[in-house]
Amino acid sequence: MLDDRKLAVLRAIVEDYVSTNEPVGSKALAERHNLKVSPATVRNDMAALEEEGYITQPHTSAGRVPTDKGYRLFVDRLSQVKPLSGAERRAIETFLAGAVDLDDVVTRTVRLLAQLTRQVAVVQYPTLNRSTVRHVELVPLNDRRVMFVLITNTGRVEQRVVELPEAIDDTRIAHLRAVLNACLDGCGLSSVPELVADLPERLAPEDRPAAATILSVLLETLVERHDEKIVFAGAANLAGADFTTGLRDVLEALEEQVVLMRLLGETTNDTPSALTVRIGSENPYLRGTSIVATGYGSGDNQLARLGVLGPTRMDYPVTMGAVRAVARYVSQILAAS
Amino acid sequence: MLDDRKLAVLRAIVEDYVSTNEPVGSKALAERHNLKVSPATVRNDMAALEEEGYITQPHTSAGRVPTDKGYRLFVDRLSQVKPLSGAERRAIETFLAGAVDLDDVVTRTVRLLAQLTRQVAVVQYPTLNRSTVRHVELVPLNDRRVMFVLITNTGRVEQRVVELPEAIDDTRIAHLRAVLNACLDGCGLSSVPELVADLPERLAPEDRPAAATILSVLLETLVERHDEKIVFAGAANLAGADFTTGLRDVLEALEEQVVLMRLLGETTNDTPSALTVRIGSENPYLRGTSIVATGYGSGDNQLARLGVLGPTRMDYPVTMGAVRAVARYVSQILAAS
DNA sequence: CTTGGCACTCGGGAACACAGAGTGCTAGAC
DNA sequence: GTCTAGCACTCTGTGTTCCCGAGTGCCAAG
Repeated sequence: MLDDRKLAVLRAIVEDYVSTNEPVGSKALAERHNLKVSPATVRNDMAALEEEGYITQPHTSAGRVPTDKGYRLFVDRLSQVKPLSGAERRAIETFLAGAVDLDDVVTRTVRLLAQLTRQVAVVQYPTLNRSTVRHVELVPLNDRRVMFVLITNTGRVEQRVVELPEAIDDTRIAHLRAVLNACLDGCGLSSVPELVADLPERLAPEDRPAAATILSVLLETLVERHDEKIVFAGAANLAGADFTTGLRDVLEALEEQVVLMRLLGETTNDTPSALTVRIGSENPYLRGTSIVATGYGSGDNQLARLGVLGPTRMDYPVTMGAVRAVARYVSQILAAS
Repeated sequence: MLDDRKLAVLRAIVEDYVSTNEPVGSKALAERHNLKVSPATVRNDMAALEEEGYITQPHTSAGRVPTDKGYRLFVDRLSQVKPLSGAERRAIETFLAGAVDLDDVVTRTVRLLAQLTRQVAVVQYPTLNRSTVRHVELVPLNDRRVMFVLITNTGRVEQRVVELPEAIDDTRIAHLRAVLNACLDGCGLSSVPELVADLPERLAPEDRPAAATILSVLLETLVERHDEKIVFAGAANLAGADFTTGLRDVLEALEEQVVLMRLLGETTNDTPSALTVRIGSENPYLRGTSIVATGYGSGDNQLARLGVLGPTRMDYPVTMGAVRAVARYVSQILAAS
């Protein structure tokens, strides 16, 4: 049904349309790419491609434009991820290397990716899921309040102020801290709930109410912050592009963590480090946009996802190259720290 | 030069233009507001106002539009800050009351303000400047690396990983921690540099290199993070409005911390809790936008600034009311925690 | 299967007219 | 002196028409 030449025509259409943003006609196609056939032949092929739903024409007697299905075929079979230039690689490396803490890594990453792709970049904070507890700290604020700080091996810090049910002095706080650390140090966050389940019973009776309160806050922190935080950058890059769905919708989605999360996609599939590309209507919300995303994290310990969001008419090979490269470098940085 | 009626005309022009987004003519003006004079009289007044530079006409034979100078006069003399409705007040209170930590307070505040004003809201994180040290924590990661955590009385937490020049064991870390805390606990951040100046000399010689490294990171943290962090929300509200300067420029400015900082204005003036309004060309960058901002913080301990950014054609009384109210509630929340 | 030719179809831009809103000015009324 | 009514004038925005050209689909010939 689709011989090699038809595929070549489709590829040419996608490439031309992406670079010119104008429907591409048979004549221009036959000229610019050396297809070695006449425009008429190209027209026949285009008619076939349109029949199959890979391309469409905005109005009669305009050139053709790829459909979502056309982009899909292009991404899956007709294109290769384009590696970055040496200069770009070095720029990434030096830019990310300057980060001082986890927040900084994430902020730099998202900006870098936005600048590199000239699209909107989205980065999910590393989830607590596979992290391990590095340290638990209890800081007495006054006799009824304690600040609870949880530090993980990924450099993430969570803090909460806990209101205690009754006054408690510093030595008992210190005792609690020691017990907590002895119990949790180095343990995976997902195993924390089991580990602390019987903790109050192992304490002196007078410490139990305070311990129970602190533990409930601890568990709450683990649940609530679970892969929730997402940041984006490069919204200015949206200004030029035109979306079928309004610009407003896109901006709203970007500020809605939940939607953004859904868009980035679940990392639970078999090969989380593979590039995911969702094109136009394949997206749950925001039909008019495409998303290129991938998991990142140190080694096989997959932590979270990052990617870019842009118009369906996007340079997929370049974008995929940038996303993949940035994900690798960030993973490297995180593994080192 | 400007009698009462001319001022009333100016006020009417601003109000009408803000609500309709169309140049307002003499006839409509005389009708809608009961000025009790004929359109011809209004026209004479408008001519005078234009002469003085308060209004202008986009083209001959279109209605008049306020100039920046016109808005300025309106804000300064012709309008009153509009208080919020009871329902709005309650909504603010309940929404902010649910915050669990400082991050959460800031995030909720910026979203609330964006929703309330239907503009872009901008909130600066409370500066470390007037905060005091609540606790310093050193967590050994391995024998050459320590995580350094600084907790302030405003609930802010700063952390850094420090590479030590030489291996150091846990007991020495604990000693350093105790010394640091004894030295700094409860002190204002601005006085930290003096307090730690001679600290290494008071330690055992073998601890000095490690201490010096940690202290340099501590000082660096204080300087770098100094009122740097700013967040915004409500970018989607820009989608409708049209700016003289492109939408792209506004979005770029929003992602540029430094520019945003300049726009929010310095809090160093005499009465930081007063509302600041910068209209159009009064802004350092971004000529086409207006900014309504104010300081917030607990009591006379001014912490940082927040505000909204929108088109010059903005409902100033309502916006100012919302900004003022939110600032007050946030201050209250921060004082309580 | 490919190619050249040809009639057909639209979209988009240029030219044009026109209605309507708004103004400035002048002369008269209070 | 101040306000009002009337009037001529000047625009912009819109709707209409027209035409060019790009691009197509189809057909017949190579």
